[in-house]
Amino acid sequence: MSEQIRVRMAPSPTGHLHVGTARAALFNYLYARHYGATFILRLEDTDQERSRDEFAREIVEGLEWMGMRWDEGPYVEGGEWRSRGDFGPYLQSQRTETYRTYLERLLASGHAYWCYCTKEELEAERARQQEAKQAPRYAGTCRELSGPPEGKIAQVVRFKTPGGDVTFADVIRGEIKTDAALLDDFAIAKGLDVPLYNFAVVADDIEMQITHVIRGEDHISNTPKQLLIFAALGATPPRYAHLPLVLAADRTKLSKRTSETSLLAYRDQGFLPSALVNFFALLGWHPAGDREVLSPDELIAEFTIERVQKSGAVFDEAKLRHINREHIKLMDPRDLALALRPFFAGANLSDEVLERFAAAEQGRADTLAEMAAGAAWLTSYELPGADVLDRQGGARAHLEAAAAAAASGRLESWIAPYAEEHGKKEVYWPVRVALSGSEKSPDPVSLAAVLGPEESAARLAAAAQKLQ
RNA sequence: GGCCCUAUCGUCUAGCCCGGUCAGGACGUCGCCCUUUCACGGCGAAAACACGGGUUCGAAUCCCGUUGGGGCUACCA
Repeated sequence: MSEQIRVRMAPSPTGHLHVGTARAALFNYLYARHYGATFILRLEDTDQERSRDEFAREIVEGLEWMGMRWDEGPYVEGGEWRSRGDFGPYLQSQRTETYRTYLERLLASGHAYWCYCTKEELEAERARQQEAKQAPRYAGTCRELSGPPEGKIAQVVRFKTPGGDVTFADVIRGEIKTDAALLDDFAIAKGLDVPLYNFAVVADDIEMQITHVIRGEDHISNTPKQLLIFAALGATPPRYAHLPLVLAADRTKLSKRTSETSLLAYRDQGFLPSALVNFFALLGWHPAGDREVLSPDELIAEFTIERVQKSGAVFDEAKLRHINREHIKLMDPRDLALALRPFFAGANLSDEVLERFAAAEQGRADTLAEMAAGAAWLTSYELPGADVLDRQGGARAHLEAAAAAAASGRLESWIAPYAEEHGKKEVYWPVRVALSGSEKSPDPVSLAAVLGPEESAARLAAAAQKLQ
């Protein structure tokens, strides 16, 4: 029997759920579901200063909204934090016991030591090195100390980085080699109960039996440090796969500066979760064939780590919009109506009308918000002026005839032959404009189908009246 | 600066591992068609192997170098 594959997503609740975080989570999710692995969510909230509960909730909300269900980890139910899985707690702030144990082991075995240098001393040293155009690094002052120097108190725990090369086989990039001599004796904790990132990650990946770490390329330089800690702890490290970064249009790392980075902001703009999932998957990965519009299930079936790209991918909103439109087209009108509801918050439309609207408008706009924005004819109709209505002449008679046809629900079968006889432009224009109140709109038959016979006839009759 | 990653149309990419198709698809752009408006849709066009050396009968594919781009360089993650 082969080992159970376990992957994890480990975001830090120090800001809004970033689209880059969501995409990295997605690759873990796709990998997990494709290979039948366990998908774990772990919240890395060791930084007490920056971590906030509201951000943690946003992460959970966003990942759930995207449709990613994690097998283990924290979640929110009825406003309360809950947890599922046997390797918890899954919040690093609740795992201090574990870190303390590992830290003590490292200290006892001589793989780590207390550093008594103050922040000020370190900063001064760094400034001096930079001045001298040297690489800023820790001088190793406290490395061989056996006890605290006179009048000094312990500041941080440092890892005693050994010499030699650290090599690992990245699943996506192949062999990556680092000269450990270039690595500092980096800090791994601010105190026995205050672990720092590189150390906490390793302790947790060991404890949670993580087998594959799939994360952004920006973590490549952390990997050798983590590998060294695994070795010092006598543990077998997981396999690593470093994803290409998501880039802004100027090819720099995606940031608030250059683009909208909040996942939930895209939801609020009317992007479908399935479309975002599809789009994110295409950022650094591509299926074997030419098809690009895929459902989450199809993505899971198609996904393999071998097809993940090595170089960064630019986040192209135009493509996102296109994929969103395609996903809107594919939706069942009933589901679309449900998704549309929040965008018609103040409109007081019945489910029936909204569903007919969804069916008629599918594919005419890129986002749900834009569909709603283009629905003024439904939600805030205003009778157009006579000049707009009667642009081709003779509109009154046509409108009266149309009103009669609409009243008996026969507008659709009536209009084509009637227009054939009286002139297409002369008929279609006033009928459509009267129905929509706008110069730009869907065709009159679609409009009437959504409006229903009663409303259609009323609008048509009122327009005819106006031309009197 | 140092270390690391990376390089096919403007963008996402197929092809590369196992050298030999007019270098394929999609988005975007442009044009034409459809059409009662706006969209949708249909058809078509322009558009790329970063550069320089090798290896080879033959290189986008293999090797070396150059250049470009990016990431990391914390008592953040």
